Amino acid sequence: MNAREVAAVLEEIGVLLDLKGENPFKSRAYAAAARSLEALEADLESLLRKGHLQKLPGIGRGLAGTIATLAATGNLPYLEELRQSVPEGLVDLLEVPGLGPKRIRIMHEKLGVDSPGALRCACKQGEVAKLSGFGARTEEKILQGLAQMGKHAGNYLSSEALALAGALCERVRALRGVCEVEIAGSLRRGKEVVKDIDLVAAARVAPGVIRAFTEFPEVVRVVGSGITRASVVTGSGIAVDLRVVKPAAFPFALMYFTGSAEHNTALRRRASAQGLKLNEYGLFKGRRPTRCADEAAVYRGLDLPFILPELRENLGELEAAESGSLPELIASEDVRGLLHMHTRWSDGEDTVEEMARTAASIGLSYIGIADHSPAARYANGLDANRLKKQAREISAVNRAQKKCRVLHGIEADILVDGRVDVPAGVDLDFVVASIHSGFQMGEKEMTARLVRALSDPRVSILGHPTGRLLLRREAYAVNIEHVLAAAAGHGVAVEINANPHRLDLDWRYLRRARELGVRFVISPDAHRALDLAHYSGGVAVARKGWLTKGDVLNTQSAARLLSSLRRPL
DNA sequence: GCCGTTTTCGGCCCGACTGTTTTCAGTCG
Repeated sequence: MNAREVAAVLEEIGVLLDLKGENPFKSRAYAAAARSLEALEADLESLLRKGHLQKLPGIGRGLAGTIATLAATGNLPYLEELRQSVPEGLVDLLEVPGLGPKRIRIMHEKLGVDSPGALRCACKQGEVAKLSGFGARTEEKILQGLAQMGKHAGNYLSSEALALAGALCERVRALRGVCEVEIAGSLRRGKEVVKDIDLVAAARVAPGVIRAFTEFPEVVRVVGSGITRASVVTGSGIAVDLRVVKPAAFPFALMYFTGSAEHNTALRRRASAQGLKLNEYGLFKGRRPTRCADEAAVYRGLDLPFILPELRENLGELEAAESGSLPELIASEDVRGLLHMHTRWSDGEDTVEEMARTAASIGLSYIGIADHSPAARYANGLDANRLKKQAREISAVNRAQKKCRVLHGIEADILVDGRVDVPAGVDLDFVVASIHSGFQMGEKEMTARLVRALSDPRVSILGHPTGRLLLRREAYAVNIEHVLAAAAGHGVAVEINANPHRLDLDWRYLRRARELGVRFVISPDAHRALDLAHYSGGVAVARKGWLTKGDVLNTQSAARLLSSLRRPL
């Protein structure tokens, strides 16, 4: 097993221990070790060989043994035992809002509840309300939670959430007594996909603000509301949290509610080590609060430079901040061009000319058209004949306008036998080789197919496997490693999909890519010119991934890169 | 189960909110 797979097992053990009602610190230890492994940059195998496993934070003698067993054999008797003793359905119940391991265990022991279905039955029969510590309100909330599980379990695109969050901010700002209001949470951290919206406001008197907020027209349901905080659900289904603090506490609250939880925990630990205490109300030395005008001042108080929200994941940013090596991040305005556009020639919705015009209007100096190859019949893929016609159209667009150079490529399927579906006899600027169904096959077959495909000298960019499956991290994780390794051996670039649905690229992969000398290209996989409006989501991906300004290509260097990647036939 | 320059035992981030209680446990972020 590799580090990520081992981490998943440790994570599962932690959850099972919770459900069994074991020492919560023990389960937390497993979760912490899993996180430590996930953040691992070095190779797990070499770490094991050198016996350096226990140097990782949160991994002691016991877990080092467990990890070694897992890495070597791929299974663990302890895990099997745990799985035997905890019904599978209990894990699903953790998804119900308001239910944690303790209550789930009580309902399992007293009522035999072992799945969401069984829980629904027990609630409807009024059994849950009879349990001590439970009541009618709790039962009702569980039923609501169960209903919501299916309905609003979804994630939301950051672009969607941002629009709503902005509108709500304006409303809050207009309320009496409000001095400041900001978007916090994962949305501020630039995540591509968010589960909810967090807003933080500063006001001298909070209750009036909270009440007004719960009465906004966007609000369809008030989940909870207190003196300083309210949680609501909006018409679009997105949950919104508002916290109101006193003006002096605003920077601390903004920082606290921006998170991530892991970043916060690390900061508080750091504060504690310096004899300070940090919470959402301030930074304290004993009982004395430290004055901070903004977030940067709070970081200064902890002897750190300001850390951009996009980096606050406790994946090495504190260490980077300490050693003065924080990366300079890409902003929207840094992006010069994007590759991999679809047009009406295959399954896109706009013409080449429209794509170019929109791209130019948002300041891009080049785009790459890459419609589907013939094998993608479902998407009206282009054969040699149509590709030649498309080439003439692109030339015409390039002659008619000089603002945005249009490059001509193709998104070619990697076929089951590993051949790349590029029609012969057409001169193309680049080829994106794309795996469309790579998830069902095993690791070995996948690698073989990739290696075969990449030995085709026409391939310049390796596209990511597309589709809903990419949202499942584990499937994606296996693939990105293969993709990088394969790309390294063949001098091709790897595509970073700018469509926020598509990718959750982690900075350690970018580091790995650097080590391997693999270049990335940013690509929106856009089907409509308007989709370009969403490309800030792509930049967010890049930012989270710590792409730096050096990774941005201008038109000349993009063309140079593409031609250098394309070896002579 | 991890961790330690006041500790090898006894801590483990912390505060708000909710619903159940009559002082608190569970959950969430």
